[in-house]
Amino acid sequence: MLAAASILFATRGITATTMEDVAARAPVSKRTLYAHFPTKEDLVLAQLDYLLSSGYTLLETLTRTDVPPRDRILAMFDIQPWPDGVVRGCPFIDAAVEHPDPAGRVHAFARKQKLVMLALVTDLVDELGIDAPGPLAEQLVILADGAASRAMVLNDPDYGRHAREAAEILLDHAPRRPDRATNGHGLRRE
Amino acid sequence: MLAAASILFATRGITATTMEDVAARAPVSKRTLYAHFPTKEDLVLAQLDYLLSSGYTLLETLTRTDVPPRDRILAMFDIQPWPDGVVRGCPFIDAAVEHPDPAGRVHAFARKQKLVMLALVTDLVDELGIDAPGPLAEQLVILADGAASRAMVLNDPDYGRHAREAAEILLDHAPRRPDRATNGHGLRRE
DNA sequence: CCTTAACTACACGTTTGCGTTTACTTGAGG
DNA sequence: CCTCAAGTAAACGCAAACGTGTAGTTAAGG
Repeated sequence: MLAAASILFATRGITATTMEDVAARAPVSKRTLYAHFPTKEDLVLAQLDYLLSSGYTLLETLTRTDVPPRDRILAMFDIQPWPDGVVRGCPFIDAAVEHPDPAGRVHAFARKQKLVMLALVTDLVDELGIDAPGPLAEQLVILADGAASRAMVLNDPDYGRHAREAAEILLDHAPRRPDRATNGHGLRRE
Repeated sequence: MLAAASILFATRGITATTMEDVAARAPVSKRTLYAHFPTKEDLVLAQLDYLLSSGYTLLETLTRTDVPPRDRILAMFDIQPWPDGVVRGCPFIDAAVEHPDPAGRVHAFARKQKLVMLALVTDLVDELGIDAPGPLAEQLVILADGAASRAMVLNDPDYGRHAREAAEILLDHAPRRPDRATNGHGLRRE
């Protein structure tokens, strides 16, 4: 059900997708759908939560410990089109666009997620021994979100490349603190 | 009418705004509204076009000739909240999110506008004497769109600052061609 | 076999929103 | 004064979409 909702929300937009659509795609009866999710808003929230635990988002990319921090950061810029070939932007930004009220539950969820991601990137940047991790992390997530948005509008999955190059420049030019405890991970390029 | 539509689309979202809402806000009778815009999609398109000629978008910022190119580029990162204090993202990206079909008129309009902006920025970057203006221009517009998106989600009008600083770093570190014809404008920082 | 939980199919009530119809009003200009 | 263009107001048709009600079906487990 959540998988079906994800696909439909991503390809048609949230508002343009009806509960009947989701039920038909699940496939499941409408009654069952409503048994699990009392309102559409509940479904939207559950689906966003589901995305986080399904490997489709950057959350997994950023937290896997078998990859050096720098590579995890740069992995944010690998934009993948959906199986049908259409490129969609960040689902949280999209959800926020379709639920513009900052006080609404959906927008609040998206906001929270953006802050979580920022915190993760900040930690990674810090691990790289960069002096002021906060501002650089902000710049990196701005690049990631911008690349996702533009890739969606222009329908060009290859769009992350420029953003990735910008990220590398920013990483390379950020002042580092005198290299105490940089624990050998991902400090130098290539 | 278009001004009313702009405000409503921006604050409530396009799909969530009804034709009745627009008519009431204009204020104008619903019949008159439909006399000017046969369908809602026509209104959306006309409104996007209206935004371009009303100083609310970056188009004007990028094309004014009384400001040096570098400052025009950096002016992209001055994100302004709407009069009601709510920060909305780029209206073209928002429209594309709410009309995800890449073949649809609205999405196509947004895409075209993004390409126009990119071309403008490319010209400006070129004027600065930068060697490969294309990639840098892409990076700059990615930063601008990312900043707008995040400012919207986080409802923080001050969000352009980090993006602007990143843009300055990228501009300063871009290789320049041996300075033929740099016509004295905005080449050095500050 | 019986109970129980979950699901299905399908019809329904209600609201909403697009776009139209109809009848009426206003105002500019010869 | 008459015409004509444009707007107003309010009701309407119609389809879609949210969410519910009802009755029947499956399947697990003792």
